[in-house]
Amino acid sequence: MSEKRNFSAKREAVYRAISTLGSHPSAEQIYEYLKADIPDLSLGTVYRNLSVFKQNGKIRSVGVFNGQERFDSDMSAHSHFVCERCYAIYDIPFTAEMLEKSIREQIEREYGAEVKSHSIVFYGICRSCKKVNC
Amino acid sequence: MSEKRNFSAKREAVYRAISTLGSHPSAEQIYEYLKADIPDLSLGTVYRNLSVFKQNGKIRSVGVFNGQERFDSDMSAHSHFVCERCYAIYDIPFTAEMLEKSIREQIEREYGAEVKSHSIVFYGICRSCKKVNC
DNA sequence: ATAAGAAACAGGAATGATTATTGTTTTGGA
DNA sequence: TCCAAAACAATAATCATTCCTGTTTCTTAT
Repeated sequence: MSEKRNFSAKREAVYRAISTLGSHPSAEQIYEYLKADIPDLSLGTVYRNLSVFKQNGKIRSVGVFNGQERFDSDMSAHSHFVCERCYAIYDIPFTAEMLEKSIREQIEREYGAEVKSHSIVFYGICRSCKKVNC
Repeated sequence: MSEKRNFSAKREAVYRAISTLGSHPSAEQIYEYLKADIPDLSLGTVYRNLSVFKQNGKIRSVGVFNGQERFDSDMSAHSHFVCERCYAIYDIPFTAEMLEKSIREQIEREYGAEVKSHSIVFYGICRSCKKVNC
């Protein structure tokens, strides 16, 4: 009842493309993928809807790699592996609680990848911004 | 002995600026900071040297936030907290091994920040790229 | 059903961070 | 000192993303 409807077919197509593609696509990749079925789709529409979904908490950004922002519709707790060469992004079903024991070895064994480094970033509102209270 | 010398005063200035500033600066911020002392410094020189340092493993990228890449000269294992409002970046002296117990509460208590989410990303070379072996 | 207002859209221009290019200056070794 | 390589300034070019304008589609109340 309290669910707001998505009014637009194109908006829903953008959302579905992310999970269908499953490859943590960029805006451009989503656009290219959908253009086949929706010839009058515009890249601006993809960008606009991506930012709508981000604000809704329906998708999240995995980060910017090789100059392009990459998106994920899977909001469950999981990590990612980013290939530094081809910028493929793989889901890693590890959560923070499971990280303590030899993550690298596990990832390398299960994904055949060579982990060179990892980054842990927290997002939120810092102390000084909380003071401003806008 | 095997240490390669930095041939350029400007190159060294760029490196020192990152640790002096300590705020995980962007290329632009480094440039603005140095321009006072080095009026004939060019932004291109900052970018060029940043990529040299990245390849050398002397600095690392914390990520791209608000469209700008942010850099860190502290190569030791630690995490970061990114303010979603002002894009300040704070060092978090937690490593992966310490993550399992109530990270959020600890960060909130010690930094007065409100942690809304976190992201864990691994970097390396994926299985299919390793096959190509270039 | 339909008119009015709101939301969504396409197309294209604008922005802005980063990268590439070109010609010049500096550097360190022969 | 001289030469080749590295570094540089200045500026043009890229390219992902955002913004703008006018148009279309949707929603709701009449």
